[in-house]
This record gives sequence, C-alpha cells and structure tokens, in this order.
Amino acid sequence: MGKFFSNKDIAKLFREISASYAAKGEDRFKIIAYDNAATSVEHATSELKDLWEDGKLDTVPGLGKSIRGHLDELFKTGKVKHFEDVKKDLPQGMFDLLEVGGLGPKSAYKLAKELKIKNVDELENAAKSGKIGNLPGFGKKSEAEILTAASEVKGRGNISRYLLTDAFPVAERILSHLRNHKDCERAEPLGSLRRMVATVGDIDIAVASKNPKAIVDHFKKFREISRVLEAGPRKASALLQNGIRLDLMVQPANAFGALLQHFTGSKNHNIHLREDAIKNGMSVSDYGIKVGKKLHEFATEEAFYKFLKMDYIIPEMREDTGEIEAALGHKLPEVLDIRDIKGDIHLHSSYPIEPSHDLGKDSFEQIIKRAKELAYEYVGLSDHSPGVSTHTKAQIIDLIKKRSHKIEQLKSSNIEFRILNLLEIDILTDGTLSVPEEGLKILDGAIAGIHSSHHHDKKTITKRMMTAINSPYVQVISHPTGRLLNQRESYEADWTKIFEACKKTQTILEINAYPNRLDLPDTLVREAINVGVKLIINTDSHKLEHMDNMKYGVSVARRGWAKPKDIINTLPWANFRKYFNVT
DNA sequence: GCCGTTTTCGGCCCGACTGTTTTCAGTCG
Repeated sequence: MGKFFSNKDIAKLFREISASYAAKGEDRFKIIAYDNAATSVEHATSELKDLWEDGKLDTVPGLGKSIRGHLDELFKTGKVKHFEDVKKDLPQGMFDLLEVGGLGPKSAYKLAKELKIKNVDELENAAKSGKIGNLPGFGKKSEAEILTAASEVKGRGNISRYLLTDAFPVAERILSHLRNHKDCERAEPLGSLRRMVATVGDIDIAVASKNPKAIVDHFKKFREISRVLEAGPRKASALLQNGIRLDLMVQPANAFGALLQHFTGSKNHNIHLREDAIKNGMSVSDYGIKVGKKLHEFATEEAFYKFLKMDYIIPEMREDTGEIEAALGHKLPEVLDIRDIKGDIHLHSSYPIEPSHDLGKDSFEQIIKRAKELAYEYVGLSDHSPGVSTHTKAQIIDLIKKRSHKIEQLKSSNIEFRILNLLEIDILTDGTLSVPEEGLKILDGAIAGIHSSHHHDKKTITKRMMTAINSPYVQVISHPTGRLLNQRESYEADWTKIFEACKKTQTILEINAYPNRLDLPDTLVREAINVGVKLIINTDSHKLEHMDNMKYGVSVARRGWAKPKDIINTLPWANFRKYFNVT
C-alpha cells in the first residue's frame, strides 16, 4: 500500500498532466480530457480510493479505460510510470507558476525552462530584474503584468473561494454602481452566485444596454476595483481590493436571454447544450442560436430553452448532471421553493442551560415572535445540551426539566403556534450521546450531531453516527458532514450505510442553512433523496438575523433536486408532528 | 483521452481580449 491519495491530490496530478501535455504541444483533446478528469474528480462525492477498492471507478465520468489504468497503478504502487515519463523532461518549477493569473502552460514552461524559475518568488525577482521582457514571445508589458499578478498570488494567501453571504453584498454594490448609469437597462449577478453554489470564485455581472462601451467605461470606475485585468468593447474583468474577481458582459436587451444563459453557466452545462445543438445543426453562443447563417436572438432564457425544445431549467440545476436530458424529456422535477417552508427547528436561544457549546443571543419569546413574522407554523427550540464534563447526570436532568417547564408555559400561551421542546445533543467521541435516556424522555425530540473529534477515521465516524441514527430518541442528525467551508473539510463517512439506516429508522438528515456549513452538501442531498431519505432544512440560528438564512438551505435542496415531499418542514404541523414525540 | 438513442471511429463549445505579431497564439470564462 502506498500513501493515501485524496481526490484533491489526484485532481492536482491530472491538472499537472494536462499542463504537461499542453506545454509539449500534444493533441489538445488529450489536454482537455485530463482537465475534465480533474474537474470530475473534484466534484466526486466519494473518495476515488474507496471507489477503486469497490471496483466502481467507472461510475466517475471522464475517467476512461486509460486513466482508470493509471489510477490502478497509483493506488497499488503510489506512483504512475506514465505520468513520471510525461513530466520527466519538463522543469518541475513550471507547475507552481500556473497559479499566476495570465500564465498558462506554454508561458509557464518557457519561463521555468529558459530562466530556470522554480516558484512565484523567483518569478517576481526575474520580472523585477527585467529578464522576462527580453525573452522571445514576452515584452515589457507582459513582464509588468507578470510582476503584478505574481504579487497578487502571494497577497491572496489560501483563500480562493468566497461564501455566498460574503459575495452577495459585494455584488449588490457593483450592481447599484452599474444601475446608476443612464444606459444601463438591466444588471444581473450571474455565474456561480446565481446558481447558488456553496462558495463562489468570482462575481459575474451581465448588463443589458444599447451602449456597451459606455457601460464598460463606467464599470472601470467602480471604487472597489484595485486593477482592471481587461476591458474590451463588450467585456471587462477586474480585481477588487478584497481579492474577488469581477467579470462583466454587456448585450442589448433584445438578445439578453442568451447572455443570461451563457454567463450563468455552468461551463459543463453550456458545453453539453452546445454539443447537442451541433448534432441538431445549430450553434449556440452568448449571442443567440444560429441555424445555418441565421442568428436567432432571445430576450429571455425561457425563450432560449424553448427554442432548443427544452423546459426551463432553474439556475441551481445547471450543472450537467442530467438536467438537460430531463428538460428535453419534460421530466424535470418540481423542486421546492422557499415559500414551501413551514418551520425551523434548529434554533439556539439565550436560555441558560450551561451548554458545552455556544448559547444563542435571543430569548425563546423573541425567536417565536420572529418565526411568526416569517409565517411559520412551528419552531423547534434546540439549545445545545448541558456540558457533560461540567455537570453530573443529575444536574443535566435537572437543567432539562427546568427548561422544559419554561417551554411548556410558552406552549400554553401560544395555542395557535406550535413549539417543539428539543435539544441539540452531542454524539460523543465514544459514540454515546451527551444526554442520558432519562433526560431524552422529557423532550419532544432531539437533534444529534458530531461536535468533537472530527478527525476520526471513516469507520469510527460512521459508527458514531449510527448510534445516534439508531437511538429512538433522536429524530434529526445535524450538519451531517461536519464541514466548515474554507476552514474544515467534511469528515469521511460511509454514506450508503448511513442513508440506508436513516431510511429504515425514519431518521431525518439536516440541511444546515448556516452559510459556512450548507451541510448536507447538494451532491449528497441528491443521493440521499434518491435512496428515499427524508431531509429537513434548518438555520442553526444563534441570533434572530440568522433565521433569514433559510434561503441558502433551500438553494442547497434545489441544487440537490429536492421536491417538497423530500423536505419534512414543508409539511403542515398535523403531518410534521408525527416525526416527533408529540400529540 | 473520452464517449455513443444517428457513431466503437471520428468527433470533441464558442467567443473575447491582449500582446507581440505582421496574421496569430495564449489565456480565460
């Protein structure tokens, strides 16, 4: 057995092979194939190593016979001879240089080979000393460009993706800047922001205008821009001071539909659309759809998709995971909408329960008031359980009884509105729960989650989760993968086994709507509902404002193709309550 | 290298922008 190769490692390896082939001027489709394989591996929901052990590598798109053979060798021996041969006569330093914006494989190869540059630091020095400008194919302008881009790589550190909640306010500011221009008829945020991907890499903006040049000029004046990367007659890109990249495209309103569609993506969705179009004698671009020489323009996306004989596809589903086939066959599911949500049951209050983790900021009463404003029918009050290391068993029971007494009073003073007396309990490192059975019996139900030892291996994590799933007192598993976006990876778990157990015990998996969680992730949502597991969308609020995050959880569900019936908090109280210990 | 409801061979999305060129290659989304 060699060392463990994660999907991230493998994707990086494929990208290097792709770049190597590009540097060598190999067949461009081979280059694309390795790039596609890398992307596919990055999107996979299981570790390739596990799939390989189960003989299921062929379920990953983009991995053909040849690449699967290489992976076989990698997992068995820890290396791939063919890959080493490909990279053998290339300067190793070139791969680091690909991080620098504007440098592709050809330029990186030249710089690493001719100037013996091994990393971004050396690249910066070479540019400063004027060595790059003298190289054939490079000039003074590209030297200056490289110098700037190299320093930006060092400045941005490790963060390359932004939370939706961080990106939206920035998008709003650039949109309002653009909308202030008299020639701006419409401005929309597109790309991964519109598709509501959990994290976004850049902000894409489309503008409808008869005067694209004026819009581009106005765009360049946005106060938060640190550097304009490029600016043509209808397209521009810029870097913001906070490191986010902005991309702008402009099109007249009568042809705006194709631009919306193009710029929303995803890339793979568009490629698939265009390949299908070719087979039908058409050519699709951001200008419209060409049939022969005639260009058909579309004011709306609906008209665009209709022309291709497809049902309208919501942005959240445009990831080329079957939505195109479904739209052609008129078989797209009716996914849920934020208006379907009737309650939120993962809410932390300021009630002094002496928890192991953080208290919320607001009282039960304030939470209930806010829930009513949101037109919910019910809430679950679910503070963390009392700390196990700081309390005796008897003290824990006592605290739960006192809290329950208070909640019972609230129930009787809110007859029309429904309140669940819950706790979010810990699945401890040994697999036991942080509240003894005697305490659990007092509650209307429990949400259980892993809050410690996230580093445990796949087998241990799975076992810990199974004890909670199999407990008759646990109805919901919170933030099931434990990921914290940009901070902590998901832990490994046997999802097939977990989904089966959830289905059998009618245990609900949470889609946690907290913006740096969004957990279950969309891909696992889709797998779970395919098995028949029921889900619930909760905000995990620690203050009232957090209750507005429900929309992010709904987007995750929509990206996972969830219908209202897959999500139990779309149910009216009469049906919803059956999942809990209430009459 | 991958892939298949017109294909196991012969295809593989489409276009913008920039710099170093003298008609185009490289990079990007």
